[in-house]
Amino acid sequence: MTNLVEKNVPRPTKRARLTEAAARIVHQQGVERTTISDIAQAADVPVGNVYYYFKTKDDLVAAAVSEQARQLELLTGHLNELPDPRERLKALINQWGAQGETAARYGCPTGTLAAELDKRAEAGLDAEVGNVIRALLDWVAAQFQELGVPKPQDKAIALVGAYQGMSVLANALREPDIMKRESARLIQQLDAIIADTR
Amino acid sequence: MTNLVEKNVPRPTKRARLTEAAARIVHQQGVERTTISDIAQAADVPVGNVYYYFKTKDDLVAAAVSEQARQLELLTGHLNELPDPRERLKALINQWGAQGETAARYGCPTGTLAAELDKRAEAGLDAEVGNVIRALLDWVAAQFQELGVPKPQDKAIALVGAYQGMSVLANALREPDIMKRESARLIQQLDAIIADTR
DNA sequence: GTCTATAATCCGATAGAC
DNA sequence: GTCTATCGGATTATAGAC
Repeated sequence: MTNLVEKNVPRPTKRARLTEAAARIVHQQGVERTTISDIAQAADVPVGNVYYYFKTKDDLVAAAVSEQARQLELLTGHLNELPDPRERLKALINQWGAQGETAARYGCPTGTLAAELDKRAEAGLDAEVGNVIRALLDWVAAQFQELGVPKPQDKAIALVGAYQGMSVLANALREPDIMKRESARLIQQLDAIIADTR
Repeated sequence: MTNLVEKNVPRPTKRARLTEAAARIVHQQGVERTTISDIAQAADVPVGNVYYYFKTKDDLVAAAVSEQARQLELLTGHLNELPDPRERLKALINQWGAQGETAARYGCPTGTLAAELDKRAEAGLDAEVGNVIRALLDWVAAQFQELGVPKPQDKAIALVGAYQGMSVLANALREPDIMKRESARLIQQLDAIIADTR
């Protein structure tokens, strides 16, 4: 992870704009089809100037990954304010259902990025996306743990896996409804699991 | 779909080799990172000669998609020889578990290809991969239907979705075990669904 | 039908003026 | 710090000899 802020030097706005644009455009177009110029345009930064903030294209992709990590932390931080882990999980699933249109068009941001980076021979970036997914899995497992559900980690894999799977199908078939129907089913399944442990 | 075989003209071996190589290399490297030269080398065909068989790179990608459709037909054709739809579904799931190493390294061939093609602006190829996934969904739904399970299409989406999801996770985390554990769980779940309807 | 040489293009990256 | 002009490499595609 790069050191973004030196002592007493305010974080430049352009870097933040480029990071946000990188995450958005890469989600929509994929890593390989996205050019530096695409991201520069979206961030309203002159093309050549990008290299002042990011030495290589891979640095920009790394920024997109860390942006996803940041957004996940924001989400879980928000969910943690709910008192009941059961409500936290339901809110997460509802969030997935609400993102249906985007997922049907471009897939899950993290899942599709991981799929693309994992096809590279060089290691590095793929591991970082893996960590984002692992963070989500760990958070979900912690909720199951708190609920006293047996095998919380396996339950987390099943739940997050179901989300990734419905994203792939909704995307491949271009059917946003799949996200809604499947997330409704996941909530029912969640209730069944919890009822089972009591 | 291109007309591969004209009357009395035997199918050239090179085209078949290129098609197979396209499917394999694209699965491993992704569409964008795969060059014509990569495929030509893998098929042992001189680079410039490729254009005699496929006018553009997209034609080669289309060939990779149709190769996947062909392999799916081979698989379901084989599974259809089993008398019991329950056994057919179990054999399918076991097949998924057996592919664990490959899925952990490169993801599901169809799922990752769909994710990549769906990020393109132009329509065409993405719809064709969508049809491959739809064919799998339809076959699975037909098995559930034959078993008298309620809402067979929803059950098919849940099952195929679970497979896509576990492929994404196994790939992102580089853990082949996920494929084995999850496919074992899916078989248990299948038994529960069938027991439920009797 | 097969293959080589090369044209045309695109894109990541740099040099250097301001 | 900001921006323009441009280089160099990679890759798709074609022209044309065999």
